[in-house]
Amino acid sequence: MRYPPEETIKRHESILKAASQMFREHGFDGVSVADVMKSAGLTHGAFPAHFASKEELILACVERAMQEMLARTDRTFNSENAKTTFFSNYLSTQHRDSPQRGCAMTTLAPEIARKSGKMRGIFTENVAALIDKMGRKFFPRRRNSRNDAMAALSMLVGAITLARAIDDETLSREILNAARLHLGVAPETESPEK
Amino acid sequence: MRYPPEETIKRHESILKAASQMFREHGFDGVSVADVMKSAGLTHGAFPAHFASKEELILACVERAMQEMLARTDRTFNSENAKTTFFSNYLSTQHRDSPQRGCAMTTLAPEIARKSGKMRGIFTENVAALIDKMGRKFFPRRRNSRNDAMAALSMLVGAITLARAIDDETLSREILNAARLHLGVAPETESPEK
DNA sequence: TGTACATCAGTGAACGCGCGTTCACTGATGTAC
DNA sequence: TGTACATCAGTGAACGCGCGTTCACTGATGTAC
Repeated sequence: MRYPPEETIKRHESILKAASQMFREHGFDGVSVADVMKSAGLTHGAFPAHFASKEELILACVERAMQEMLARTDRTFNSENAKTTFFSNYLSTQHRDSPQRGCAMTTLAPEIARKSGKMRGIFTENVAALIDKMGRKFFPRRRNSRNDAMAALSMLVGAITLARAIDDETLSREILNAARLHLGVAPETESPEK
Repeated sequence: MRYPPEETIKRHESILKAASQMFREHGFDGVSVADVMKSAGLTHGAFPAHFASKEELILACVERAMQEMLARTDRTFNSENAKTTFFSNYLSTQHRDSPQRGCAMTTLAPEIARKSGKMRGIFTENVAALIDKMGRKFFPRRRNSRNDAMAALSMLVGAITLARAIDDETLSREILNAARLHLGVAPETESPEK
């Protein structure tokens, strides 16, 4: 039957949100369209009314997740605090343990690298924007702030990637703290304030 | 029919080699058992004679690829050269463009993070060994050489991950060169000597 | 050294299963007059 | 304002397809005597 348009928009939103989280947690191939629709409280048959294909859904999710990421660099205004806060949040055990709410670059970049044109284009645009923003906000006084931003971003992505794959809590924390140290952020305390 | 044992060993080896390369290029889900067997010059029906399951094959591939990685740190003896050579090779466009022969951490870590116990255990052991080796060989005079090794490894993995997913050759090279700069390696020349 | 039999890596057909996608159908909402 | 009809997001069954795995069968190799 037909539904009021605001209901439809709301459901479209909740499909996108569920998919965005599930893809980050389980990868593109680890989540079926039926899984996503079920998680959004619907059946798989309603899917084509919202997205043309799974590929289109993935595209929308990557774009959304990357823009969430960009938005996070705006949380704090003071330049020095902004950097420390951003790096500290990124290199936290909380971020490591919550891929579904975390950075899409870490969880999905290798899969995106294997996808074709359009997907990589959207990813590229957003990474470029993030590097620009990080350079301007986090390293405003440096000669080549872009270089600093790119090196820092690489370390963030690599550290979380390794920390997540590793099975040893001590080594995993050591890696996060090594990256924190090199980026000028204090080590994470054993029991965070919460 | 039955085959001479040395033939069987040779074929087992070529299955493993083909799989190891294909998984790195296309991911675990992007390669079927039939694909691997075909690439090794056999039909899929012969698979169970070599590996109990696809999961077991993946396990063997991860172990093999990680140990290749470890072996690469041994190529040069002089400590300073070893570090520069290793970092330079890792952060090269050649490595970026050859995932099938490259570092398994970059291509497979996010997928490994989603796998269960045994797989992550093997990965962890090998990453730990790599960090130890890098610390001892590459940063022998530093106070906390483990930290340096972990931070450097994070940057290597993150830089290649991003450089591969990005669709823009200029930005991709910029990222590799930013990481090179921060690790004390000269930028890659436009047209390498070959 | 021969002979009879067991072994086992191959082949190719077949298995069940989950996937993305399609489709006939439903019925409240929106639109035309 | 009412009435007739079009619209379209839902449901659940069904589609073809590729996957990992299994299996009857083959025949050269290895083993027992």
